[in-house]
Amino acid sequence: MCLNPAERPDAAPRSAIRAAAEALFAENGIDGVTTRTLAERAGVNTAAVNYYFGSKDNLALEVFRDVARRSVRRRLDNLARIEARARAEGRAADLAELVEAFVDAYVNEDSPRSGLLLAHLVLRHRVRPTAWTRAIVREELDGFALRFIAALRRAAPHLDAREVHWRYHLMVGAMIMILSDQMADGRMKRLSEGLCDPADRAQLRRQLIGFLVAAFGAPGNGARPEPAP
Amino acid sequence: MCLNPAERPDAAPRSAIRAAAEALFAENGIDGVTTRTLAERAGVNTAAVNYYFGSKDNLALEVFRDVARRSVRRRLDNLARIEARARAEGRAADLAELVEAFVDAYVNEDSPRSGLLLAHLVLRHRVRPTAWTRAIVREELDGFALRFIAALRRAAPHLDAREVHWRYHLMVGAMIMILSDQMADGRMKRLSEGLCDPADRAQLRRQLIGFLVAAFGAPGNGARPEPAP
DNA sequence: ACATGATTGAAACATGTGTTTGAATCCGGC
DNA sequence: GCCGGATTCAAACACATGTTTCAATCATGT
Repeated sequence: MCLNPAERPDAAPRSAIRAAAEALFAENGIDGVTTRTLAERAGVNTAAVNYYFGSKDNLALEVFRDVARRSVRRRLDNLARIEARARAEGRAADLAELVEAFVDAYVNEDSPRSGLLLAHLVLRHRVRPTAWTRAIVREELDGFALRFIAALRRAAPHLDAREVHWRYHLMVGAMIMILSDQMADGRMKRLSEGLCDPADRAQLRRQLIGFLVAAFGAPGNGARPEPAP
Repeated sequence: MCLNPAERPDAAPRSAIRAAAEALFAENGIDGVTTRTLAERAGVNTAAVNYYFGSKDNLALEVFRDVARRSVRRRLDNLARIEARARAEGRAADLAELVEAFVDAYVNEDSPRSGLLLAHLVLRHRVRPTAWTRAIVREELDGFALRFIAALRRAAPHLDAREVHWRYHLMVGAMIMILSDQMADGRMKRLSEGLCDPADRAQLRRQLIGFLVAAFGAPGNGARPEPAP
């Protein structure tokens, strides 16, 4: 009756597989998860993954596309709220508000996994770009990035377009890497002898925001060549 | 006569393989290179890789350990020079000098590939930590990181140890990610419609340094909880 | 209760890829 | 000139892992 099981989001094994995939991808990365361990964790047969999702790549696409959408949605909401409030007060949104709105989608207590997953997606796309990572980046993330960069430009009139672009990407980089620190071997915690821990969300948030707001506040240097010292 | 070909750094095929590995790893990432394509590029038989290096992992270890050592060496030299000059002038090294010394090892015209390779190593360690990436990070990079953090602490007396640690890792993250942008699909160039290009080393250097120096210059907020808005 | 299509399960299949093999070849020293 | 180890080569091997098969089972509508 139902010809395509891939289009039945209500099927129980289907959501079991998705849940297991989300958990395992966050724990071990995409390449650290085999269809067999995935099926075992979901309590289904190995073939079920392909039966319900077509392929492992397709499953990853679906999981990560969802994560990307949730994150973008949350950041767009934050952005809209901030701009509405600023407009109501007859001013432009300021940098601190914007940076906080951006960071919030990665670092929030509600779904601590989604930040990790999103970070993993972006890193994975850098290390080993594939058709499905590229699709998510272009279809889900690029549009938001441009929208956010436009907001940043209004909030940072001391910078030209070029500089805002650079700093946006530097911001994303700093955030992704600090988030992914805990994915590997917890380098920061180890080097700081326990002083700094990215799993401490409040600390992470405070440090990130302080760092980034100051970085965006730096005066621009235009396209002029580096001045002699 | 020579029992272990793995310890003959002078053998011609050996260095051909190493050179090919360095080039291909920078172009396609470690996982994007098979022993077969590697051997083909080096003009040797497939078995030669294992004959001279034991295993692909061993080859990667050797290549990336070298890259890490070169980079650390260069940064330690920069650091020593800066601190000597500052001492001669009866002052402490300042943040701008230190940041520039750090960035320089990734972004220098002499060996444009080593920055890419180092970035790839770190990213790969985040996405898929393995014994050999961990070995390099711990044995080659951690010591330098602590040394550099100590220098930063002297240059930034307005920050406590915790904040310097955080910012060091945020700095590394921003740099690694901006460098790796060109490895994947050149996202920054695409989104900025050609305005920003990380392959433009002078621009990259200028933007990175401006961003990071300002970020380090931000006042610390201690360990106090976030002040109410 | 039956028929029919959806789902499950164990096993096999396909393939990419690191690695090893064993014979052939090269090369230096006696 | 020949011997022995070092090197090269094509081929085979090993094996992890994504995917497919096909029969067994389940569920549902009549």
